[in-house]
Amino acid sequence: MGRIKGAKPSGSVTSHDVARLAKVSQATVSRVLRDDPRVRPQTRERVLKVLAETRYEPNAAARAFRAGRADSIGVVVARLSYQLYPAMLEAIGAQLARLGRRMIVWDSDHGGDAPAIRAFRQGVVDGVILTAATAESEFLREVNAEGSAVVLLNRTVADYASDQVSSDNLDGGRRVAEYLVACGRERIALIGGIPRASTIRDRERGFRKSLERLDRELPPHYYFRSETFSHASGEQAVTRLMELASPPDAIFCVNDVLAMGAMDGARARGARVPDDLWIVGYDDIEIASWGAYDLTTVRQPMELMVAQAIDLLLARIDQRDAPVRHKCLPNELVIRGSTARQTTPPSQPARKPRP
Amino acid sequence: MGRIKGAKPSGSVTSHDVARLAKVSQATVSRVLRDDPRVRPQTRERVLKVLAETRYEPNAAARAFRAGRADSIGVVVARLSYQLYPAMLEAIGAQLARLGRRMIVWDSDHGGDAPAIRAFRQGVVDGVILTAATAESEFLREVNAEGSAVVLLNRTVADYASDQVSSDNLDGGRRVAEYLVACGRERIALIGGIPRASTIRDRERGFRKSLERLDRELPPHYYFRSETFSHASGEQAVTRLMELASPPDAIFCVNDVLAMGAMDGARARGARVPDDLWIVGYDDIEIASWGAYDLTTVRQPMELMVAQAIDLLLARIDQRDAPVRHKCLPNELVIRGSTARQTTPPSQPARKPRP
DNA sequence: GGTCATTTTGAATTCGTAGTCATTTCTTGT
DNA sequence: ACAAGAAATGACTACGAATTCAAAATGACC
Repeated sequence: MGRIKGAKPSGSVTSHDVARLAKVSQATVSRVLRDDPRVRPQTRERVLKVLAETRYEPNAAARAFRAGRADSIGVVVARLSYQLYPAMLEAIGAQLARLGRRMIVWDSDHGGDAPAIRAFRQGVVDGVILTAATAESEFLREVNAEGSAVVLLNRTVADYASDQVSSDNLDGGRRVAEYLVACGRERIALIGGIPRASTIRDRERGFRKSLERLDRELPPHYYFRSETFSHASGEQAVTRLMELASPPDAIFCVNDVLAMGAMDGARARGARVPDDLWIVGYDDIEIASWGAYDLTTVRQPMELMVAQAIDLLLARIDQRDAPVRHKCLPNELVIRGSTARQTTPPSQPARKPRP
Repeated sequence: MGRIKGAKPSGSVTSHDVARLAKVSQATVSRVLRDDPRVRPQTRERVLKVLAETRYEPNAAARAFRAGRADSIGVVVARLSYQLYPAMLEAIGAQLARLGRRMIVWDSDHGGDAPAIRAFRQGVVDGVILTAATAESEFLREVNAEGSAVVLLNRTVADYASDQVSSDNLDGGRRVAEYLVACGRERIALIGGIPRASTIRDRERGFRKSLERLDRELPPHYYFRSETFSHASGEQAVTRLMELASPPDAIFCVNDVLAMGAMDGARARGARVPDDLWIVGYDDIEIASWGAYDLTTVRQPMELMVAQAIDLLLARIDQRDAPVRHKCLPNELVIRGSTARQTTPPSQPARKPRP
């Protein structure tokens, strides 16, 4: 019981239906729904009763149409196979849900930014969080042209007029370099990646610059550029490095999966970590703490980054022409068993990188 | 240039604007947009030109309102930290994108099914894929009452009138049991979980039944019920099992993360895998193939399951009162280095489980 | 050149909600 | 008891796209 006879298929009860049943006008129903104080308690009561009985739900399309807002936020992600991104997505989803916003997700691996562009321009979403932007992104060009509500999360792209939130990847690279040198590592190698993403570029740059500042060199044969950021790629890279006449005694990998690949590859060739080889990753994905890897890595303040990104985005939705803001949050070096068996790690925060 | 003067903020060009500029009626613009053949090529040309110049995009809310469809599908996921689920989400997203549908994601860890219920009833989504349903789910009760467009993916809940797609978890459990027994394992243990999810329940049940059929026993002290399905939980479980006077020589873990935890825990206590202890997981998440674990596990036909789930859902959206369908797809045992160093594995498909 | 059929176009309408504005009902003070 | 003001309510409308139905334009044919 409690169902209304004659309701249209799929139970589409409208505010008019409710009004009729409660013997009030549709306007009054609308007022009750929106908690307008200008309704007599007695009337409100009656309407609420019918609302409950009919299990009325407002038509979202009509409401969005009328209000000009979708109450949805678009999120463009990439490579959900890399644990960092699901974690980020989870955080975004949780925080948006808390704010009463829905989350529409696009995977930039399947269609790039284009669907998100269109969705935004069609009003499907009120704003977009881009977690996978690169400088070549088509979306970013659009964004730059119009005054769209977009925030880049975990990416920075200079010259683009959108809000951006990232952690200090330059500084993260620096920390790793200083840590390895301070612990007496002699032959330090780097497994990097194609520099499309700003994160990767900055980590490498920060690492290199810091080595230079410490009068160390990163010889070309100690640098491997991975194409795919995959486990296999890390294995391949470490294999090359270990074939060298003088193999490295420490490797910084620009993300954790590369590091794990490198570790598995090194072990497969008989090397012990950390006795023979130190390995450092980046991101501190969940697996990094597991026994098999126990990986020293750099952790980004994910929840905070997400919170700030959402803050910026909602503010921009409210005010499209506000000045553009860039946020850059500090990282943390997490020292685990893949390094540091021989030397005591130095006190953490050395000096600031030059501005 | 190319921007239309006087257009409302955020470039909201309407079909009326386009009509005015192209000197046709709004109806004609609508016809061009929907590729109605009843437009003279010359007129169509003119309208298309203006559409391009104004960079018109239809208002999604108005369109959804009029059409009564949202062109969005809701997906309820849980525990994105477990790699299987991001992989599933990625597959769902890719396939939906190919079909021109958007994907709205809810995390059942933050709010359960309730937001998805409401979204469906408000017409925000045309249908919902539930990947994290349990028998206690509030949504399922709703679904059972109305004739909602919902499909359960990777879950089965008897007595509920919704379409369901899963793989044969009973049979997966059976395969593992038969494999371990055929390979001569003597003391076989099981690390299971709280039986809220049908998948876990079926894996355990299939495993137990198969052991019984082979005249083996699963003594209570060889069974550990994990609460959280976490790595730590696997470690804890294996620690208990290895403290036994007669520790097991093979452990089946109902998912891969438990198995990895068990493996790390076993190794931490000095056991070698597979020499001292075999470990089998379930799901074949990406990490399972990595060198550190090289885990024998059961693989589900994920892409296929997703495809079928979407098929069922779209069919149901078209026809709400069609008979309910349940699909159950076959699994595959993937044998890797965490087992099978000593014995040759038996020919794979033994016999079918009794119907 | 006129008639009829066909093609093409436009005016008007619909969808459900949330506003505006006008009207009715209630309350208060005298 | 009545007026004036306040409170509560209802009639009406807009939003943008798609559709219906009617009207206009075009084409074919004799």
